[in-house]
Amino acid sequence: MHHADLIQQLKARREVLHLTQEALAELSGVGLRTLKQLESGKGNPTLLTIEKLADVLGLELLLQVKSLIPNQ
Amino acid sequence: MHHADLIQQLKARREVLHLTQEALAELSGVGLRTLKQLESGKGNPTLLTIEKLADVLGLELLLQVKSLIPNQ
DNA sequence: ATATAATGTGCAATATATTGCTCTTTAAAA
DNA sequence: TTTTAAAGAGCAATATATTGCACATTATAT
Repeated sequence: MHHADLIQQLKARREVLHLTQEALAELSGVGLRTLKQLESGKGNPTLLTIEKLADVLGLELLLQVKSLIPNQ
Repeated sequence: MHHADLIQQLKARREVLHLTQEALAELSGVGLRTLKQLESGKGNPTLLTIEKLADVLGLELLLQVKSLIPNQ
């Protein structure tokens, strides 16, 4: 998964949960400025930042062996 | 998955593939100093750094909905 | 159309991730 | 045991992630 996609997935999840950026920032402890930047496609977040967000969103990071069979 | 575990998983994978830190650093484009730090449990890598490493190791990052049923 | 809420951005300060260099420590091989 | 390879760590420079503040833009609601 490309890292831009991963961030888009976080954004999509936030929206499904009807959370505003402000609410997610508060809940996760990530600065609102940081979240705005990320979701607007800028920056290269640290693992910690991603985890703080994912945690509140009920998501977790996994490392998976890349499939040899590309997704269609 | 806790982020320390994620890094340990990368390390384990590197070892399975019989790659030295030096070789992985070269192949991935991540600085050797950075890799050493990470594997020795220090630091908070960026998503880009993780992806560079995972890519060479044949791994990919995923976000998964956290299961309600804890693993036994 | 207007008011309000939500999101995006320029600027600047601070914290810290990344990096190379050098040296030390540890593990493996001869 | 001695040699060599691999991994870990101190130092310092540079790049950049994070953050708050103020303001702009966009979307939503009245």
